[in-house]
Amino acid sequence: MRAPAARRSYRQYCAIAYGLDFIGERWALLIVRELLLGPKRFKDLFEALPGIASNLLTQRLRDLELAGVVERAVLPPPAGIAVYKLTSLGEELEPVVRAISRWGSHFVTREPRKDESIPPNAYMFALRSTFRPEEAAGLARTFEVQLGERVFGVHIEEGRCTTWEGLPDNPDISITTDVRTFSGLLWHRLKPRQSLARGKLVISGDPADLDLFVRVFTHRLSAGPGQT
Amino acid sequence: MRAPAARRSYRQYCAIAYGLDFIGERWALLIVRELLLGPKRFKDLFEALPGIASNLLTQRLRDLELAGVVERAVLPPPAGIAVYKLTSLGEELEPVVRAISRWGSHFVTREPRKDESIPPNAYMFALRSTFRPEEAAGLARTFEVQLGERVFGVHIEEGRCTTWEGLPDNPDISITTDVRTFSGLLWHRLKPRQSLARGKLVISGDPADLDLFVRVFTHRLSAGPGQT
DNA sequence: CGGCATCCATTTTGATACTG
DNA sequence: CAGTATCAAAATGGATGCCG
Repeated sequence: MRAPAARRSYRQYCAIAYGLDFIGERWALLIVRELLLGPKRFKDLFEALPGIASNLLTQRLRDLELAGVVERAVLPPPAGIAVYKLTSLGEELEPVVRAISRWGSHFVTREPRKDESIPPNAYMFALRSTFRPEEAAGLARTFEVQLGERVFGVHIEEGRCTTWEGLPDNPDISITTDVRTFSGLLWHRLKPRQSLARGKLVISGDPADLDLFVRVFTHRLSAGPGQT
Repeated sequence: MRAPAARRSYRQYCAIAYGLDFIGERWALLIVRELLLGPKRFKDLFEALPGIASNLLTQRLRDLELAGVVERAVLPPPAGIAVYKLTSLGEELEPVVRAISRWGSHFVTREPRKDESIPPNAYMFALRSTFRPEEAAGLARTFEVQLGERVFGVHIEEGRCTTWEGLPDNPDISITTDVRTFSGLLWHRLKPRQSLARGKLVISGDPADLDLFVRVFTHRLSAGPGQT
């Protein structure tokens, strides 16, 4: 951690302005969104953020590193690769990203446009916000979600929900589909049993667990201006 | 409300990216911060945001208006002046601003620098986050806070807190001070009775209500990564 | 004045090419 | 793969001008 990005600070003695000095620059919070699902390599970040220039990604990662939000780490052998991960200060940005996600969901009112990318991580992260503890009361489940090439883990237990990118241990059910279908399920555009029947979605496990997943994670439409 | 600022969108089908398309541009959330305390004229906004160019403020207000976050209004006579105010969609940004404020408070660890402005609205807004309902249980109070030229109202009742810029009705106590002292009180750098004794702060009302104010609104240091 | 619009120097960004 | 280097386009900031 160090003084605000001297490059271009708002120069206001105010927690909001200070925060924005660090994570208000273009792309910064989308990088954080990606890292909230776990450590990522440069390449993964680059591909998850179509439109960013590689030099700009480099610069943002440097800025965030200097800010104490991100750090470089080397995964234990045999992986042994260098990755970027959030520090604990960076993890504390989760409420910020969730609040923006909740507000931004007002604008998710139509099908994706052709020129838009559909970032899987965004959906897996959104699950943390749309999770309804009351629907999952007393239940413990681990889900494996395969979206295209990528695998995610979702675990719910005791009214809590964690999500991450990577293989889960002993999932109760594995759900394989494409991001469009997955997004459709979460936004009420598609129904799980229909998608199953149409082959847009494949599961290994109990279909009732798929229904549970959708029930627990589907978006509340026209949600009020509450917290989170 | 309309499609994301076509000018420069992230083009991701994702609530976070959509949100940032609207309020991720430089200055946008600081404008929202100002308006969260009530309608403001162009001039008030311009003066509250030192460093912004007037044309850029114009453009941001246009963008926010097109986004459905801000609208122009004319105050009822005799004022009859044109102001900018938040729409209900704009009001819903309060959790976003609060989350950033909470995170950014990690960096408020020193005295203000000479080149920093100290925006009164930021502190009055912060009260909404630092408010501790448990300390105010069963109490109802209205405070008038005079910071330099500006007057603010703070009302607490039934575990709720509202703040605004402007004269409150029948305040229980009026607190007059400068922004530095006020900030010092909220951040534990100063004690209310000492500031009173030193003449940095003047009240009309019961000094016990000043103590109450500080107890109810003072910042929790090293707060965990909780919600809000 | 208040509320912008215009002009212009400086930064930032985006796109592409290149390197260890 | 993980970045640098380069360069054109766009955004920003500062000053100044206009107009009721």
